[in-house]
Amino acid sequence: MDTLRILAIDDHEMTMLGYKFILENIVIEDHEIIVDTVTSFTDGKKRIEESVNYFAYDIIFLDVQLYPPNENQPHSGEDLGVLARKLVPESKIIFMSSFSDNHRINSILKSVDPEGYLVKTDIDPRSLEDAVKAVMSNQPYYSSKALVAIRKRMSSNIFLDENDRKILYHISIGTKTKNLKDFIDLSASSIENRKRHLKILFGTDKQNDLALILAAKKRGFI
Amino acid sequence: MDTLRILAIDDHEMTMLGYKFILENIVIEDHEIIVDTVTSFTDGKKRIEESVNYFAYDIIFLDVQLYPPNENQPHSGEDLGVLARKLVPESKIIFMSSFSDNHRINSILKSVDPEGYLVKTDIDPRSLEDAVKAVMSNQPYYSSKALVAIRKRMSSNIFLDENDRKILYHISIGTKTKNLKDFIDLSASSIENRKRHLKILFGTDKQNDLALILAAKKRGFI
DNA sequence: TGAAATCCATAAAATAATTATGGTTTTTCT
DNA sequence: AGAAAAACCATAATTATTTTATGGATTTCA
Repeated sequence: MDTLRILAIDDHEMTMLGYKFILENIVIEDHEIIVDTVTSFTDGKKRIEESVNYFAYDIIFLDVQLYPPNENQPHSGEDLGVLARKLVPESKIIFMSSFSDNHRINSILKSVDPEGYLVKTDIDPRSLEDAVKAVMSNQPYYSSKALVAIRKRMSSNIFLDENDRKILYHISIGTKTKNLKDFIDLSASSIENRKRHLKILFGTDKQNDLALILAAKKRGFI
Repeated sequence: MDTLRILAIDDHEMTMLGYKFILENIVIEDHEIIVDTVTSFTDGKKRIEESVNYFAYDIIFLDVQLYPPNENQPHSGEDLGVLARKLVPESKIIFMSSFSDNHRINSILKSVDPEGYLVKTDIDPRSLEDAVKAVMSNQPYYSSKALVAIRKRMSSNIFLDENDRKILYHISIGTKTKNLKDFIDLSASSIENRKRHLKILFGTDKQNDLALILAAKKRGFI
């Protein structure tokens, strides 16, 4: 009788309980499943760090957005993912995010390369069980909304470097063009050029920024 | 009682029969499933073209390699896929390939962007049924070996253009460096430069070509 | 309307890629 | 082992691309 140890990190107490209940009731032959739950970034960090000296979790479930108490800007589960990868590479990582934010998914698939990615609206007992069973047999598992985002990216032959992505991201959150140079290590002129170039790439030349952002979103880049 | 029409194109008579049997026995509420099978590139092409004027298939299953009778070089299912996309965009396309040839998968995901991709060793009644049900509810379906290839690509931040890919491909099939210029529209000198550059990208500088190819394969580029 | 922001065109400067050439090292084959 | 072939490396001229600054035209919006 083996033990399957799962760590789940999500800042919503209630959803956490739900996950714990479902996960612990998954039946895997000859396996007992133990789920440790943690509801904050700092606790999660601590648990992961401790696990290095003690035992590596088989699976770590990670919420993408973690609001630390008394602060209003979320700590990112992505950072925890990167940390976990470094400290306990043998643990499988499964991300959960509330919406299918393409930019986030793409970024996490690059920075952490998790074994699983679940968009929360896709999560139900069945998909959780499938995810656990898949990653435990060394297969990746992506929920269907995550797959849609992945498909968009794979079918595109537009390549954007870090600067292009930053430009798109900042425009999408409303940063003004003239302030873009404060976030991106390029001259205002270059940024303009790149913007123009991006509009051509996405087929929205001679149109405004909104059109560009919509096209980029549609193609899964934001 | 609706009808779900499936066209399956595979040049192996026997596997074709197996698919037909399995597919026709899938139970979808209030649906009758009809599977037309075709065992050659030319017949497949004909069927797709005819379907334009008659009715669009709901799903087209496509084998990647189709050996036309009396010829020894295979016609590519990829071409059929591109054709089908153009002629009958409303038909869902599911590819089947015998091995997880990363280069092929990547290429097809770009050129056809199929709703499904199955590596043959992953195929069984269950996965076929899952694939059909997924694509019919507008969700992409990739079998686990296909997902492994996709994951590799998504987690990499190496970008290779067409020439780089051609170079890698030709080296991998044994083309000599000095002959590369016959296949790639670049000077021998540039090809050398790119090769050197590729080796640096893949962390195999100062090593031989085999090391480069292995690294590129490992990362899903070939 | 008038100020702010964006968009556009041009040209110089900087950077990167391509190409040709010639030499060195490694591999291959007999 | 030894010669021929192929692969590898370094250099420099050419070409292409990107960055940057500047100044003016156009759009936005309060």
